[in-house]
Amino acid sequence: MTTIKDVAREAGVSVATVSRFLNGSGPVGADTASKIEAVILRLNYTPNLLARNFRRNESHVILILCPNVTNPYYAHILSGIVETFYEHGYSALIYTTADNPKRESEALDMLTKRRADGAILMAGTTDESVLLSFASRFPVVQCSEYEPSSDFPRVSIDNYQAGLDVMRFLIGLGHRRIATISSENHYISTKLRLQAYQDALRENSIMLDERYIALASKDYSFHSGKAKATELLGLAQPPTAIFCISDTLALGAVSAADEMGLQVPRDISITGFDDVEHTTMFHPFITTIAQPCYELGKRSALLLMEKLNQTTSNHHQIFLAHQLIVRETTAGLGHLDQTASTI
Amino acid sequence: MTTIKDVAREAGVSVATVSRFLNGSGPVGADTASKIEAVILRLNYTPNLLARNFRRNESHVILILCPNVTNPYYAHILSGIVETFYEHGYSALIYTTADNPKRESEALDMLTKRRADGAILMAGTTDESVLLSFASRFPVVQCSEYEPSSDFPRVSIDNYQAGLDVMRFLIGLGHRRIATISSENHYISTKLRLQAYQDALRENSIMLDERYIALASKDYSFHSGKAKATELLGLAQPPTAIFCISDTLALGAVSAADEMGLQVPRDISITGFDDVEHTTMFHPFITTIAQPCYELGKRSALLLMEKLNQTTSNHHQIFLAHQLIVRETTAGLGHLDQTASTI
DNA sequence: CTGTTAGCGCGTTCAA
DNA sequence: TTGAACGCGCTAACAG
Repeated sequence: MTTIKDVAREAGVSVATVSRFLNGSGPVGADTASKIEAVILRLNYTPNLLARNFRRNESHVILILCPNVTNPYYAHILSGIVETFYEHGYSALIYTTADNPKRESEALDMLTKRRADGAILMAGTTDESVLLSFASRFPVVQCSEYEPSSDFPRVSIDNYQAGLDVMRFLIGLGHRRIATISSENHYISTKLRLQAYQDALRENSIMLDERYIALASKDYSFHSGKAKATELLGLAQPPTAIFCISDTLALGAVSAADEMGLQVPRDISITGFDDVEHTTMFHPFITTIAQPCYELGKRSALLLMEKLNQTTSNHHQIFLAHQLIVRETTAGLGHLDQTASTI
Repeated sequence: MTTIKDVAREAGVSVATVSRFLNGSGPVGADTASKIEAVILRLNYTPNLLARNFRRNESHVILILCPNVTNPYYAHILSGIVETFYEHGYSALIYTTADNPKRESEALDMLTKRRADGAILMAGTTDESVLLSFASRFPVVQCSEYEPSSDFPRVSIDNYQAGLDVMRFLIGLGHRRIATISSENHYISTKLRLQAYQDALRENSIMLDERYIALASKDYSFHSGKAKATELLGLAQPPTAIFCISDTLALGAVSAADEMGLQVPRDISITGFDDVEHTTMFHPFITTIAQPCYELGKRSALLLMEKLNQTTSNHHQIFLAHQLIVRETTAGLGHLDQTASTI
């Protein structure tokens, strides 16, 4: 391996001068510079990052904690994070945690061990205290999900408002018997969307029916969505609309309706969330809330680098805009009746 | 930051002893050991990996090059890689290359710079010479795609055989006018599947019709699959079966058939590839080749670690088993005619 | 503008 | 079984 010492010797200068040349950290004479440059090219020298990082006590690596890479929602965020870091010369170390607190803290230990300079958390550490212990010592930003009681930097959409948007849209369509397929997980997004569901009902004086609240699996699986929708639709007084908190769940619900001989949206309106799943591959296209996933990742990365470079402790909490996209799985009750009567 | 020196001082021993204790690299007295252990716990000491890696000239980090994290096929492989490395104490550095040679070599430079000890390549570096230059100096394994002219370690399925399996199945069903939706990319998997398509035709004395070979976008997009299928199905003499080299493409083809008023599989048989996309969400469920994605990633990681630990240069080339899964998008020609006549 | 010197935290001689 | 001393490759003081 060629080292800075080899370069210095060959160029007839000191290692300090080569170092200055490499980093632009001090003045270097024009001809000295070109001499060094020539030697570097000839020797094909590359600085040893292991040594440099050690010396500078920084790794230029950031940690990404993600429950699950195969979930397209996370994959898209991840994409935004990774690309942004790449553009800025950072490397991304990825850990999949499967929502396992032990794995989460083991991954976060990479901060303590100095293998990474900062971290982006893409889902909730169940234990708030461990988050706190790391976030107080290292730059950490929470992406998409976050610990509501903390005021650490975070980037997400306004899940409560998005939930309200969906519900008000459904109610505006004339629906009164509205169910929701939420999830067993304890993510803040899940809580806020459920809260919005309840509040929207209340603000419209619609009585909350506990049987209309179904909890699908933690990872929003298609099959659990389908199963829950089947239950909901089998109720003595079934809902006329179902607010699903993910697209996969909505896809499952559409499938359930289909198998029960129900037509969407004529017999049942269904909404999704995220708009990263295959919402527009087959009819009926899913009405959903679009999240700016790539941007969510990008902004998180940008925010983290900001924290990395300046030690100001102004804690940003960024909300990115979501958008209700009305497609083919929702219809007004009035219109529905009309449609039904024409058959 | 507490260092090994602090621990040594507090425990009243030398740093060498602490180091030996930490690494089990030499004898340490029983009571000395317990004394050190106590201090480590009390001081909450963690070895600085920056220093350790520098000293050992290894990073315990491996590089993963992936064209695109949002493609579920890659995401599943990635999952297998990351989890396996995690279990073995390695960290995974991820680079998305977007099939851009410049980005690929920039990522691979992390090897030269010593930020990573080895690499897993998940898609083809267009330039073979750069692959060669890295693979000859560092442990590198190719996963899923590979450079056929090289004999470096790699893990994949037997794409040629898989293609043959699909084609023989289709031909066995009575199909003669079989089209393929391949891709514009230059991946080895694409080449081999196309080769299998042609060879299967030849071995059954079916004339190859160039108009039956369609090239979809590099990334197997749903829309390009749909567009190509629309063209194919609009031919004067349309195919009775379409062999798509990815599930997304097959989904697109099904959608195209649907919009043209054709019924799958009554009017047209369609096959996919990979079985990671949404092949079983909506009817008709896709007949496809299942790839063991997670296992592909896992085996690649295992193989790489093997190279990392022993410097034997036996180059493994591993083929993992694939499986033809017959579902609802394929039917025999005879059966089809029968079905058709009953309408 | 340039060189000398010191040291980051750790692992590894080698001598005791 | 233990400790003193050295150095990995690089950067940052400081002196010239």
